[in-house]
This record gives sequence, C-alpha cells and structure tokens, in this order.
Amino acid sequence: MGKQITEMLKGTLEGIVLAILAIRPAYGYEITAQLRERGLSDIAEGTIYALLVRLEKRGSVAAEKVPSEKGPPRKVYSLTDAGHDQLDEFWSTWNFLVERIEQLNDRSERGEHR
Amino acid sequence: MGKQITEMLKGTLEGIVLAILAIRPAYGYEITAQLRERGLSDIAEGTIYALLVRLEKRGSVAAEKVPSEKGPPRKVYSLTDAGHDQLDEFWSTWNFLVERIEQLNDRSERGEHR
DNA sequence: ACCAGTACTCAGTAACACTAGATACTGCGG
DNA sequence: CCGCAGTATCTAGTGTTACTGAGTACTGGT
Repeated sequence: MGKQITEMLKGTLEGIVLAILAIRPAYGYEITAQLRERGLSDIAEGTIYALLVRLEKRGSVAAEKVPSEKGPPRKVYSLTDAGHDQLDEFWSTWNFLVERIEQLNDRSERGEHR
Repeated sequence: MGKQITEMLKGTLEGIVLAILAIRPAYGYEITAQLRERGLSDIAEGTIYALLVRLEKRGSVAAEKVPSEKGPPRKVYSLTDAGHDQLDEFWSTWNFLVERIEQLNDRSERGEHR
C-alpha cells in the first residue's frame, strides 16, 4: 500500500483514534494493536504516541496512569466532552469529503464529460 | 469547515485532481473553479498549481500551452498512462480506507464494546 | 488610466505521519 | 544469572503536503 496511505491518513488518523476511544478507553500500545487488527498494519508505533500527546494537550482526551502486570504503567486515555465534539466534527467533515469524492468516482468511471 | 478539511485533503487532493483530469483535460484555474463548484471552496489557488507541477515532474500528467483570449496562456494538463495507473492506485487505497473507517463509524455509533 | 477578471508562479510556514532509536519493566529459557 | 522476547512509552529529526501572501502578466470595460 506504501506511501499513498500514509499521506491519506494525515488528518484522518486523529479521527480514527478518537473513534476508537469513543468505543472504550484504551492505552497507546492497545490502540496500535487494534489498528493492526483492523487492517491498518502500516501505522508506526511512535505515531500513535505523538498523536495522543497532541490530543491530550488540546484537551480532547484525558489520561490516567494504570499499573500493568507486564511492563511499565499504562496511560489509559478516554474522550473528554471536547473530544466528543471533535469526533462529531470529524465525522461531518469526513462524510462531506466522502460525498464529494464518491461523486468524482461515478463521473470518471462513466466517462462523463459534463 | 476550517483546519480539519485541510489536513484531510493531504493525500486525497492529488487523487481528486487526477480524477478531474480523467474526465477531461483542464488547466489550473479551471480546476480550482471546478473544485469550488463541487463544494471544496476552501482550497487555495496556489495549492493546485503547486500540485500540478509536482504531478508533471512525476510524469503523471502532461502539459500543453494553449493561448487564451483573456489573460496569459493556459497550461492544459492531461493524464499520462502513468497518471491513469496512479489514479487506479488512488481509488484502491481510498476504498480501503473508507471501508475501515466506515466500520468504526458503525461500531461507535452503536456503542459496541467488542 | 484604472480596475476587475483571468491565469500562473514562488518563497516561507504549519501540520502531520514516519524513522529510528532509547528507556523501562516482567517473565522465561539456557 | 544473564539475555531475550514481549509489553509499554517517549523523543529528535525528516519528508510530504497544503496554506499564506505576495507578485507577474494579459484582456476588456468604465
């Protein structure tokens, strides 16, 4: 899949993570694992951590340190109210974009010439 | 719509322009106008020109200078074979991403907890 | 002569994901 | 006991991409 998906994830990965946290709170390592399960296997470890720090600074998520039986303590993140708002906004922007692009797909596939 | 759409366009705008050129050849100013018509009104003029230069360097599009009755000569771009291939790849990557994200939308809307 | 519309170009900036490491804690096999 | 795999997080530096804001150039109308 390569580089194309990387660029496409800019702006959407943040929404993806917010959506995952909306299902239930999770920590970075776990989120990465979930993304891999969901087929987004090319996402780098470090990316998620950087993203979570950004979201926390912005107040979209709150972190709670929870000791782990294996390894260092986990930082479990959950959505704040602001985070839910941001997620709603993400969905509306995403749906908007999908509509416009789907339109283009139809037109070019049918070879339309306005 | 603001900043969110800007980030989301990274990686997709290129595909959008390729798709527009697949319908029929066009020049920069025209492409910008078409994007505005299609509701993508926040896209800056300069962005499209920079993108077209990038695509031309990569060999995805070919330019032909055509004199205009009003204003400087137009650079009319059309897809090369490589451009068509890139567009196909764009669609498959895009569809892949849409599937994964749509999945997430279902789950979080229904409040599922796996 | 001036301005609006057409059409393109360019230097500098910001945001985001990736790379490639480092750090730290647990439990298991040699 | 030591090293290694698995768990878990963090960081500095890099590349790609879109935006900002300015400039150039040509036409037609007032």
